[in-house]
Amino acid sequence: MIVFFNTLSRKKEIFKPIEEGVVKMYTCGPTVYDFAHIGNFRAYVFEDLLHRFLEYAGYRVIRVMNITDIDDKTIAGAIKENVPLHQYTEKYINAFIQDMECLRLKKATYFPRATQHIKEMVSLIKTLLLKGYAYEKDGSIYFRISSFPSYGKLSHYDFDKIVSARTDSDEYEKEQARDFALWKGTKDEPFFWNTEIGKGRPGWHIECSAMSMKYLGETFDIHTGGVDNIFPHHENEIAQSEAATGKKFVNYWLHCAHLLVNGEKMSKSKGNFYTLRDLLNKGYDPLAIRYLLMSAHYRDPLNFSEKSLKQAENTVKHLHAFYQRVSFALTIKGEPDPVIEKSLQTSSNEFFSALADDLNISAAIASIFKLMRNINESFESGRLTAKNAEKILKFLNRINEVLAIFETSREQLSLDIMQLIRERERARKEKNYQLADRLRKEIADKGIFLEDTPYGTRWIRK
RNA sequence: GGCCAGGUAGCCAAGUGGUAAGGCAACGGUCUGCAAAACCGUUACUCACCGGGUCAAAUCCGGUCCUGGCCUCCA
Repeated sequence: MIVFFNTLSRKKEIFKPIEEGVVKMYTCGPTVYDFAHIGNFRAYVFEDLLHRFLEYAGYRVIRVMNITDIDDKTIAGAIKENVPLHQYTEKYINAFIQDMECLRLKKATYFPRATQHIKEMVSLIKTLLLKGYAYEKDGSIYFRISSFPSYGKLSHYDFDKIVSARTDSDEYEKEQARDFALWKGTKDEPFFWNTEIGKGRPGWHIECSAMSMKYLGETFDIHTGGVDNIFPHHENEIAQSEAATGKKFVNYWLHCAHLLVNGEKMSKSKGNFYTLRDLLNKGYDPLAIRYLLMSAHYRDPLNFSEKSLKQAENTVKHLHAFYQRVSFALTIKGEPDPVIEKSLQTSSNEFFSALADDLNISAAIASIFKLMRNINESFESGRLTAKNAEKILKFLNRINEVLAIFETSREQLSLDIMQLIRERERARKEKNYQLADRLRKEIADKGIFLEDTPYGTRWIRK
């Protein structure tokens, strides 16, 4: 049984997809006007964990991640650089894909771009106009919130009580201040589409409704994003989608908390952000970044610091060394240690049930560390054999499908390094430690660290 | 003003009625030619604060304080 905390009900609910064995999921993606910062990536890592866990649980996941390539900021950027919009956004789309790979974020099934779905948006807006949920004013089209009584059900805002903290200084004409733009009529802006509903460009929210419905249907299982998307973005999506179809839009809404830096939200507007590239340039391990972003529960705020990133680096290093140590045990003959068999089973159960409880990653990871301890003990006391190691590796590979923090590729060393290791082995046997240490240093300079164990010398990259 | 999170060891972080998981760091020990890793041991009589109730609370109830977020740019 899997439970998720649903923003809609503010409760943990048992997860049951519409179609058995299949999960249809929409994950809010980037607006490609700049490099994504690691605050953004916290959300993407959370979505990745969700995606991977659902597959681990046996579901086929059909996932959409939208690319917002038309909005005020992308337009401003393109104008500033005096290039076509698509040329401006292409750079950041490519960077985003690269960053995703770097953090081992699984690809969505579809990455639809807003600019390539104008037709679908126009059609949706036409439906809303036809049904009386939208109105046109001065070439722009707005959603009439007063026509949708359940507006506010996601954010749980009571609009009668809310005194807006901001004064409205909107350049567009609206019946009511809270009505939002479906279509922004264009007067002399450079980027626009000529459509049946006029000359202009889409509002921000409509793309997600149009594209999710196109790829996932009018009602689908999961929709995710950061908490700052709850209002207005997701609230508006619900309004326009449900108004248009008359059906429930999404069954489970999952939102992740913000990444903080020095106790404050990390955001572009505050300037207190790190991009992934910033951190990589400082020499940090991308897997440590992934681990750090993933290691706190998604609904809790996570305070980012380079200190915690260094801690994460050490943790990841240990995990990595552990994985290699187990690989090394594949050569040890003998009967399997029954303690390990049992420990694997326990760990496997704990891992799954932890994640099944609204992605309790801390408990899931703790179960892995407990297993590690047992295995190390077994290895230390000489009870661990290849028969255990095979099963352990199989298990680690399996959970790595969810966590993606182990480096599982069996790297082959180059022949010259192998040769150096052999030479050092010979020197050690001859008790020529000076030469042995010099060779170890030489090998270390090539990025390979050597460990001497009772079973022989083994190596670890880095 | 309305709404939502959170406050657990030096740091990160689980646990939401049965007597404080896990990680990082630190210190002591074992092993080792050295190194590293690993292993063993130590590190919260206590969970922001106050009060209540319970055989029993970090966990429930009432109140207070602090931090962050949302209230039409935002993951």
